[in-house]
Amino acid sequence: MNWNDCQSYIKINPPKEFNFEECLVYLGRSNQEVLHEIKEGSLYKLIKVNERLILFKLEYINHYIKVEFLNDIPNKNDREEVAKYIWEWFDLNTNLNEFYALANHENLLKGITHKYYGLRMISIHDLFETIVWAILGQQINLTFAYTLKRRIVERYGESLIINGDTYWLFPSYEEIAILNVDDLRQLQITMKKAEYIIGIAKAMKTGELSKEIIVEQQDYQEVKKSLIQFRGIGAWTADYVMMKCLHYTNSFPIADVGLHNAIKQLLGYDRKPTIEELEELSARWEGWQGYATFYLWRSLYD
DNA sequence: ATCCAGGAACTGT
DNA sequence: ACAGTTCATGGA
Repeated sequence: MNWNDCQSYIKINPPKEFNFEECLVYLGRSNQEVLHEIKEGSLYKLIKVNERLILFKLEYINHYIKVEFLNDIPNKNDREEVAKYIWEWFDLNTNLNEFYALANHENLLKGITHKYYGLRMISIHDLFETIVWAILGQQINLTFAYTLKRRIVERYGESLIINGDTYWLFPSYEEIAILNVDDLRQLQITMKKAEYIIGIAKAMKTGELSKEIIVEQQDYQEVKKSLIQFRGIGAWTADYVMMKCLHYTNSFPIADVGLHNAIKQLLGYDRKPTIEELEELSARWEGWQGYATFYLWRSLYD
């Protein structure tokens, strides 16, 4: 991690392969998003560090990310935690040169990696949030999924009001673990999904499921297998979680409808690609299937 | 109206 | 192992 602590604010020094604007396009893909806000090229987000709420504003200035604190100035230790958070949020540990080198020999990826150069995997720090978002999104349109997310956040999440603007935190698994299925049913979440979500929350509360435990196994197949053991997590969700939360650049939600639509559009098909075609197309993406998928998703927002 | 949506579990073979 | 069915509701 490369950063400077200027006490009243901090500077993050990202690698060369970083484009803040491109990341903002992805983060701004839905106007229903409640967990961050984009205004005039700046990104606002509320997080919780060591039980303290921290609201910050990100801007890209002179090749660094400036992080301004909008409520209290965190102490030295918490400022470092914020820096770590942002470093992980934009997946700044990953060296994209290898991906770009590989993409240059790929018909499907060559164009979009140049077009969206510097786009990083926008990750979700919280494992519970990632899994819930994936479950909510299963088999429904994205607009409705955002509506459900907004309802669960505004009903069960913490918030901070500054200058009349409300900033939200995703609810913790502790808060959801004590709910009944009916509580979530009231938000129009289906019974099955409500069961899945509460089950995941309970598994996290007992410590049976956590980022630490899952990642301990390291191996892609092992991690995926252990995720799938939980009800509500199938192959697609496991890959989604490994991609968006656990930073596995080789995770590949091959059945993803967004991925299919992106490929259909880029290749000018009048139908979605078959699984066989996807396997053939992705044969040379080894190690970078997650980034390939993410760049393909980005191509849907032009 | 009708189809389908960033799937997963369940059932029957 | 594999295919078909059910869940559930809104968006286009």
